[in-house]
Amino acid sequence: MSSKSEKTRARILEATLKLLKSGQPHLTRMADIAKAVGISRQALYLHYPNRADLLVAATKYLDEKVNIDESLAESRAAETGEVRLAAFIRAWGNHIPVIYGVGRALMAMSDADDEARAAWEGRMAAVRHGCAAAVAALSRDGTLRAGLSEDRATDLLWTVLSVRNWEALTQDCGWSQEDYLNEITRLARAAVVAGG
Amino acid sequence: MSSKSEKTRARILEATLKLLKSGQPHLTRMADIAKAVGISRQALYLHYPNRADLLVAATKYLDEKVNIDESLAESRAAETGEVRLAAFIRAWGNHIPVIYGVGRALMAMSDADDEARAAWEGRMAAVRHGCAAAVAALSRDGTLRAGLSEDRATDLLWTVLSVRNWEALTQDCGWSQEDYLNEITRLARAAVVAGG
DNA sequence: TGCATTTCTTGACATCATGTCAAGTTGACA
DNA sequence: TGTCAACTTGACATGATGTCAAGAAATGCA
Repeated sequence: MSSKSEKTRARILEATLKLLKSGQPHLTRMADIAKAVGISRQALYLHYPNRADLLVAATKYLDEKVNIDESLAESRAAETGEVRLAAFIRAWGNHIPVIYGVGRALMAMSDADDEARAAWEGRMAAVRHGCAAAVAALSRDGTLRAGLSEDRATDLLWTVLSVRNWEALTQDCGWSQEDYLNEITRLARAAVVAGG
Repeated sequence: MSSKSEKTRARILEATLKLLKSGQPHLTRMADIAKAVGISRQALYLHYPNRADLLVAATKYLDEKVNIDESLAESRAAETGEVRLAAFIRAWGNHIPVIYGVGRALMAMSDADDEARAAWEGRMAAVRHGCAAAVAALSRDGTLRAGLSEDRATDLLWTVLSVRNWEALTQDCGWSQEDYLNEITRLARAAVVAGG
């Protein structure tokens, strides 16, 4: 049903992501997006009831496009906890720059908008899930750092792998993605792996 | 000159800090602050031209009140780099909850307001300075992690000690301040200290 | 005490982004 | 040719920031 509507929605989401990728989130207003798509501002509201919904939809759209699950397959297939951790960090770490634009916008909205916050927290909960799985694998192998509960280790790993830390190192400090991955892997290992 | 004005300014800053400490930053509107002080919203603008200026003034006021320099004295007096690092982390780590309210507000404004961003970045630059000093002390002692330049080490330490990481662990994960300090110290050492 | 200056109040108004509402247009398709 | 979905135009409400003008009240000084 409504194939024209579907096409327009895709155009809206593409334009939204494009704007978010190259620009300040607060400069991606509803009017800016509409202009980029080539429709009226009001037409946007025919497809998405508000900005938060639009951003959330853009996030989901991006997920489907880049297929984060596929990137995580290697991580899940790993035999040892340490390999799983390394693969997870690499997959997630390389996913961050892809979602950074829309993530930044959602984070900025989170203070004021419950829906936006829920959406972003949901995504972060998924990352936490990945962290927990890696930690569980380490624990199973007996390579989890001594004196660290699985919950604590998950908290720590999740914090180390946060988008904010990626932002600090690559955006604020100017590190390359490769440098980020190497150092953050090292740091994550030091945080949760026995003798890491 | 104008002692009444001075007193009102102090009342404004006290009220601002109080509101920011216990509440969402975006719920600390100019009208909210005015109400808390017991003056009209417009009177606020007689003292501070805009919200960013007010928040910056509140930050400076807080600095004077808690005297962060004093807390850092122990760090500066340390003989070895490792002791200096530990003292710095403890001093700064305990300062974070104090400035968190106003920091959150400034961070939230940073996306849209240049002045707010400059103010927050300035404060973060000061922290970076402290990180750099600790790293320099380590380097002098020969206890800086092998293969890490001082700049790189400073970047890494600064990132580990970010307000966002404190927020993640204590606010999102529910860690106690003591747990935060212990783990973050451990993590920071692992990041920049040789054999740490 | 009286006068001037500073401080504050009230109320109206401009701006900017989000979001709503209503009425009309366009284009595809049956 | 008529219907329906998608879109347009334009007006309007809301909520926050910030401005402006005119007047009241407190303060300080002579």
